[in-house]
Amino acid sequence: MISKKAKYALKALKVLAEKYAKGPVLISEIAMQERIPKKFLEAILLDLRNNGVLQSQKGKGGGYMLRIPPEEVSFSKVLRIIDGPIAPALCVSMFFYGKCDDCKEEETCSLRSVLAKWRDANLAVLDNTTLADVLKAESESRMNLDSSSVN
Amino acid sequence: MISKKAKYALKALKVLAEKYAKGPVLISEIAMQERIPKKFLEAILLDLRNNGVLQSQKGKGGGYMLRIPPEEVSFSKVLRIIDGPIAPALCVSMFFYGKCDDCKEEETCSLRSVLAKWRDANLAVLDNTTLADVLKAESESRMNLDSSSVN
DNA sequence: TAGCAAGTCTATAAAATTTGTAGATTAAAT
DNA sequence: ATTTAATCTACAAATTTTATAGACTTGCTA
Repeated sequence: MISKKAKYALKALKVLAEKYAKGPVLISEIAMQERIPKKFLEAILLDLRNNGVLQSQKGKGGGYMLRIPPEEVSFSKVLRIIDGPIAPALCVSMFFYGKCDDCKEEETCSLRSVLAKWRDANLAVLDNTTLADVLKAESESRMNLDSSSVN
Repeated sequence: MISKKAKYALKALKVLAEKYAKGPVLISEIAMQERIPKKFLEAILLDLRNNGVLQSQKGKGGGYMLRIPPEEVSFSKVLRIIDGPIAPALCVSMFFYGKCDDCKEEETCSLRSVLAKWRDANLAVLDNTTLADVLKAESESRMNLDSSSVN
């Protein structure tokens, strides 16, 4: 399970992806539209900005916008920023590696090699899922709505 | 990331898988061997027992043992018992389904369909990874040790 | 049947993490 | 100058995770 924070982040990013290259969007606007506590969202967006995903502009006419195109914002990138490690355990994490305090010898840990396989499978999905996929799903679900309203 | 509890559970199950059909193993023995707080482990094993994975025997000569063969104890089964939902969000969980309180219409949630794909990929791995795979990894790592000690 | 061995149950609590709030501050635009 | 909107600091409530203590039950064996 991802955290609420991560879910909020992905939803906010979806909104910003829809408006990519169309000027800044207000925090309050995103908060309202996606039912996210505004102050909480502030911290999330700031975090994404400090990690190169978003760009911000203060003052009137300001707001937040994507710094990179939607197809380059992978779920793995977002989740690492918001939730930390993606791997099932620190001992098999690529970005947040750390020793498990309960393990003796890491090299021969049979659990570890299985966890590593799991991590790889997971990463294959998350590296290749981006905001562009969310937008595509969005437009597809709208198409379904349209056609069903015709029948 | 899985919880420590889940990691403890998997490690304990590995020990029990090694002794499958060879009589009961003491909680204290597993706790010592895997460096798991004994009282904590007790609760974990009890949980696994109450969910049909383990079998227990009280009194002298007692202990815990697998109720089903290692190749039938999938990671998905264990993780559901110990950590709950495997899906990235409740709204796409198969065993723990629940509505996301922050979502409006679930049917057209573009995030949801992407999360569902993620869940499927994840489940494909976890359903097909069992204690037997851990045992196999164990014996393979021992083989590597043997051959390296020859050189 | 006494006594020991081992799992079971209930209650609690410390620690860590997650989620959320409040208010002052800084930067940009007009 | 004033207004707008993001930024920073601090805190706090709520929840989850991790762990401990001790009494209780069951089964074995002498």
